[in-house]
Amino acid sequence: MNNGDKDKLLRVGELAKSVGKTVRALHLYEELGLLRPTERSAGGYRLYAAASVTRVNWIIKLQSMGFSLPEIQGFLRDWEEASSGPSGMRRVRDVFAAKLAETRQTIKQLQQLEQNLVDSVAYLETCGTCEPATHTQESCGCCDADHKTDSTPELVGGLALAHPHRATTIDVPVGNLTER
Amino acid sequence: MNNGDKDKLLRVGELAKSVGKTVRALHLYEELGLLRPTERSAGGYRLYAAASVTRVNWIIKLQSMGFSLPEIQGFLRDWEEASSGPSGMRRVRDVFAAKLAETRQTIKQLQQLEQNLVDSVAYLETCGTCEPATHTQESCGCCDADHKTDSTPELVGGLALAHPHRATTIDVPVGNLTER
DNA sequence: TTGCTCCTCACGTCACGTGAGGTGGC
DNA sequence: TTGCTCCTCACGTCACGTGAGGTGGC
Repeated sequence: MNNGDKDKLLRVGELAKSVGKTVRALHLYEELGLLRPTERSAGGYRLYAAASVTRVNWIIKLQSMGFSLPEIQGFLRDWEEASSGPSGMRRVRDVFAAKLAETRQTIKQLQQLEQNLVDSVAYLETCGTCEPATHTQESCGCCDADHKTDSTPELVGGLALAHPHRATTIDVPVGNLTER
Repeated sequence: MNNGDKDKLLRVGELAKSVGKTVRALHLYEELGLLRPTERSAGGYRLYAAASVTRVNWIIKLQSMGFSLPEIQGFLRDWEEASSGPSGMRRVRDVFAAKLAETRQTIKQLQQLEQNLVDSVAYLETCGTCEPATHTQESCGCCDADHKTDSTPELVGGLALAHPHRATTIDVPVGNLTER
């Protein structure tokens, strides 16, 4: 059962390379109880079976779904503590269903952002041909060039406000300002 | 110019409430040079003009686009250092165009994930009616129930691997393992 | 012995959260 | 004086990154 083919065990660096994570990340997963080497060599080297690759990829998948590592911990705990297979599966299903709704929300938000960016880029394209090409940024906020659109996109409009918040040149030491 | 209507200035808590950020966050933006109160009261209270609301909302917008606060710093620097309005606009456009491509990538990934979740949830639905309802989780990985699909979804398959990595019960002190 | 990989601390980063202990302002 | 808001440290969180100083293994 636990004899033979030890030559197939991976060292942490090899495991890291094959899943695209750093050694540090794998150490972290171990600290959190998410991953565990099958064995340690005489010198203390971590040695992993091939299944660990699948395991880490599964962790990565959950992370990409927006689960934090502590959440993944709880997820495993839930699963292991479930009284039976079907009841465990129900809990897992609920978590996934919730994440599905969340994901759809996120997609919608990103699509809004996408449109926002498209508009902003289109608006900024028209600045490229602006004459006189040497006019200052301050005048950009309120230019009267034809930008082929009615309203300034929010993302561009914010830039005009950049200045009121800056220091004049260098912070002037307090006092001596009202030199009468 | 800078007289009158002081009663319109906001305290930091009011500003925070109106943009949906915490006071701590606004302090941080100030530390990073992204925000600055118009004035301080005699007692040291930060006082903001109404434009700060627009300003913070703009920061939030950039954050939601995936810019980090240090990136937003650089963004402002770029803009302010640009030799002219049109050249500044060109730089901004390039950054936005890059972010647009990134956003589209992200959307695609999330849509893949969405499909993944839909499949997994559908698969798990079929577990609800599984009989015998008391069988253990270990047998879930390799059950022969009809899940109406050929392959086990990756998100579900990973669960079966949960166990090989767990401690047996309590960590056994080293040695004494090979009791011959 | 050299070179590569590994080991365990332990501090740094990012965008805040969360008190601690003290004070302004009505 | 009470209550609310504010102030400045300063440490905690999350998922690692990045050395420091030391050792295994071929």
